[in-house]
Amino acid sequence: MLRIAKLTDYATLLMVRLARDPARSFSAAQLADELRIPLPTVAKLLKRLLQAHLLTSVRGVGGGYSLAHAPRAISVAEVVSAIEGPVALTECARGAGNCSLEGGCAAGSNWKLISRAVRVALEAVSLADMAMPPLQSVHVQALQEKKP
Amino acid sequence: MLRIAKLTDYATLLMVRLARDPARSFSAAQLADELRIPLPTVAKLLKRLLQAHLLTSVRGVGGGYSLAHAPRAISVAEVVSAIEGPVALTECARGAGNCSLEGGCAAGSNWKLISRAVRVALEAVSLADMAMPPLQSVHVQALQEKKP
DNA sequence: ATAAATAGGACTATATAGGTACTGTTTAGT
DNA sequence: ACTAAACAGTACCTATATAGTCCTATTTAT
Ligand code: FES
Ligand code: FES
Repeated sequence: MLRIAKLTDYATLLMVRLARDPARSFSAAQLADELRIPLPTVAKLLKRLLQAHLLTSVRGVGGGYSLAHAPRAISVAEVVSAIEGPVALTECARGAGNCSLEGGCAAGSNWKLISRAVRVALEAVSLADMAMPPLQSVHVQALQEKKP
Repeated sequence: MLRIAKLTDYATLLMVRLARDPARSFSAAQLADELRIPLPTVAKLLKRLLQAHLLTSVRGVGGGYSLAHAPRAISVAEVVSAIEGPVALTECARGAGNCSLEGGCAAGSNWKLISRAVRVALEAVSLADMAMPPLQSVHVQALQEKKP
């Protein structure tokens, strides 16, 4: 399905929560408890987000996670990429040799462009936007009125 | 992953092929042979596309499939929807009760807007566009230059 | 009558996502 | 120094949904 993974959904919830208090530091247990997500899953996701350099961590007693950048500076696209890899709608849009029939296929290059459009849509929304619904970002507004 | 299903990829290939000769009628076997896709899979996809009213069929000897509308009038979004259901990035963006934590979640309504943006991006590209690479559609052009 | 072709559905095998567990490392407090 | 809190890394299992196949019925030109 053309749908983000459930884990990605969770990850954005985590990031949005952190974005509400960018100064504070949260432990994995705190977040799991507050958002009602199983702790092991939360821990796993936080690790992946850390490796993507979207979070900073402090170890030991009293440690925890916090955002690596300002909420405004982190896009939804980055969160999605961190969890499920680069946004590419088709196999062939990501690299060579992935798609079965690269030779005889006319649609390949077009899928690349469509993927880019989707990526841009996700890049246009920041965590700061997500933290305060309903979303009023001008970027997204613009994306709405594309249909003639 | 934020990726269309492989079957959807195949389906677009089929539709693009049909779009090149909108007048002609193709049998499932012809398409399978020409595109190098297993026949049973092709047959299955064509059935689904038919049920979505994107194709018309003629049974019996000499029968086959052809587009139900002009290539310009069928969007990629319609093909995607026919194969894998409506475009909704999150569970909750589709209907109520699907997402685990609708109550305490702030991001829900924003995901709906993002889904819409993606949907619009897919609606902006027609089969006629896909049939002639590289894609020069003004709609897609516009979607490219969203990033400031 | 026969063969070509679609219509519809049921079934299985497999890849992937989702979730869990275990072990190691760092650090604050006592 | 010792202990407990918390992150770091890895490896593994399981449930689910995708991809793919098969079978049977119906329609129609020759
Ligand atoms: S090369 Fe991948 S769909 Fe055409
Ligand atoms: S309600 Fe589904 S992600 Fe928030």
